[in-house]
Amino acid sequence: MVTMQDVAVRAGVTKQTVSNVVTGRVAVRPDTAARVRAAIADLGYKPNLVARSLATGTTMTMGLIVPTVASPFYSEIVEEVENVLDQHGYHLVLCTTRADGDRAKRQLAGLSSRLVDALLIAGDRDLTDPLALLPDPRFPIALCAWETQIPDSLPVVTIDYEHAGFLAGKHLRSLGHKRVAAVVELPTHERRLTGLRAAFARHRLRIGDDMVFAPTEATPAGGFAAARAALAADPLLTAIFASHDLLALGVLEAVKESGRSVPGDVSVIGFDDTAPVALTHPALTAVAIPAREMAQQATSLLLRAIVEGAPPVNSAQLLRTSLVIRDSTGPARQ
Amino acid sequence: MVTMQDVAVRAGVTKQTVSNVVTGRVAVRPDTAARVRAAIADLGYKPNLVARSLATGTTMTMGLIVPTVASPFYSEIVEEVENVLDQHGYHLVLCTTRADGDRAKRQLAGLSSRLVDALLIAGDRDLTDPLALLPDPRFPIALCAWETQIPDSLPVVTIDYEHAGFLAGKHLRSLGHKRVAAVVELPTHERRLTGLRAAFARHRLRIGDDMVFAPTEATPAGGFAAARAALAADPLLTAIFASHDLLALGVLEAVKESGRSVPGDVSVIGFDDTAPVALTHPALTAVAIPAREMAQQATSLLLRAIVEGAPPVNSAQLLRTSLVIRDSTGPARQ
DNA sequence: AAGATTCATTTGACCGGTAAACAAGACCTG
DNA sequence: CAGGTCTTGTTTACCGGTCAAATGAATCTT
Repeated sequence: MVTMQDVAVRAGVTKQTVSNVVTGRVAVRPDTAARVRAAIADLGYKPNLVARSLATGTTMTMGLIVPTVASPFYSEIVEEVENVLDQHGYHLVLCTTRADGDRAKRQLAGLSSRLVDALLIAGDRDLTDPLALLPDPRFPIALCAWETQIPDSLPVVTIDYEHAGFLAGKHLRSLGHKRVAAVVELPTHERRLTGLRAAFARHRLRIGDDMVFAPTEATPAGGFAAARAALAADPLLTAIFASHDLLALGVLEAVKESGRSVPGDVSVIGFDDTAPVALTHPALTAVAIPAREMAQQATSLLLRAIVEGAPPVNSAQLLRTSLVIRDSTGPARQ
Repeated sequence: MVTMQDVAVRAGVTKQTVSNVVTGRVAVRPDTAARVRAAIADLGYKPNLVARSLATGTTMTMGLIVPTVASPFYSEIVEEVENVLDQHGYHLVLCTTRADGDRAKRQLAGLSSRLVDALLIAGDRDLTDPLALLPDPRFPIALCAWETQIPDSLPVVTIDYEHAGFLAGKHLRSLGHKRVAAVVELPTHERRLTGLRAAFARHRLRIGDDMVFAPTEATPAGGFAAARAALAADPLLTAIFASHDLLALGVLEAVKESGRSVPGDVSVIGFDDTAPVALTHPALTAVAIPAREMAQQATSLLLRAIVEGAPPVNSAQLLRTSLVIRDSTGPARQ
């Protein structure tokens, strides 16, 4: 590996002068700079980022922890984070936890050892406890798309999940639905369910626990099986709420497979509004979660915290959610 | 930040002894080790990985460059790479290029500056040129899911894309299809098309350029539009080949929207066989690409190269592809 | 009991940069 | 022309670890 010293010798200057040319932090006389640049080109010198990191105490790298990237929701978040980082010359260290608490803990420990300048944790309940283990309170961390109780002392960019669930319920209620089932990943999506129930409670309607179905896996297949169980439990139900899009895809199929039409016989409403759901048949109505926006804001927040040297302000920032009404919901069959 | 020196003072030993305890490389007397460990716990010491990297010349980090993560194919690759890395205590630096050559070049430059110990590049044609710029020929790089001409001098784990396309064509031919259209992302998926055509050529059938439709975007929406165009161009076609799953999803919808049935009127065959396509209606027949396996092998290959200190052997490793026949293909309508 | 081994710890150099204080000459300025 | 300011580049120290060789004490030989 060719080092700065090699370049310096070749250009007949000191290491430091080379450093000045490379970083541009200190002025260097044009002809000297040219000599140095020539030497750099000749030798094919590339600064060693690790050495620079050690000297400056900053790695130009941010860590991101997500439960998985194999879901449209989180892959959108990853993309957006990487986008923002790239614009600022930062690199991304990605960790996925796969609903494995130990793994999550390990990741956290690894990243906090000054390998990254900041850490963004997206929607992973497994990490609530380990967060307390963090040695340095000044280390910038932020949470994104956080759903369960928000640890105070950490900034969060998320939405009001309960309200989002409420929006879904309100929509179904306004269409006259009374007998509905909910396919909900529990306990992760508890709040979405609470919101849904609240909307029905306003009209003195209850969604009993017997009409809540937890899928065995967070995939369309899981949603499919859960919806089938729901239809068996109450053949007369007129709507099914799915606590996230992937489940909704399966629900849609299960309803159709049972010979019922969507939305004629049964309305289906999803949650997240990721890209693929606009293309189902019928197109899925869903509560839209601004995933990219959340990711972008959380990332910017951390970048700001890094340059300012201060830990990010401990604030919860709630983004707006909205309902995207497409073709999978309609008036309740009488 | 508490350093090794701080721990050393507290435990009444030298920095080096602390290092020995932490790394376990050199034996330390049990009671001293205990004292050191106590000091570590008291002070909450965490080794500075950057400093360690500088000293050892190894970062325990691997770079991965993919075109995007917002596609089931690449997100599977990312997941699998991260899996393998995690098992070996490595971290993942993720870069996405978004079909942006400049960005790709920038990423490559950044990563090659000793920030990562090895680099895995998955299916990105934009990076063929910049690869030549790499300063150190001993730097471990491998390609994965590489489709276009394979740069010699670099190890590759991929499949025979032409053969995979051939499998699709053979299947359609065996079902009696003669008039077919291809929805192909070009020039990226040129080889898949070549293989498809080869299968038809065996029976003296040609798929003319007028029956090849390039989508404007690599999404279901793109596939939808392209398939619609195909059906307009030849209303009597009996099968459509899609060069990747996302397109196939759109193709499926377009065919159904036109009032035709799948596979009764038109067969649809996809490419990649990512998780979501097993759940379409009808379930999609597709050429299966072993994405996870490719990722796993390529990653292992690089990890081996790192520990052996030698650049990975320059070998092209071709994994087997297979056809997964589901319900979207059937005998050609007469 | 003196020399040879072993084990545990320490010493000093080094990884490849950056930061800040410092020196030397050119340029003002009164 | 003495003294101060600007430029430009050099010196010295440091970031926080690891490595290999050196030291010292304890144990084993014979």
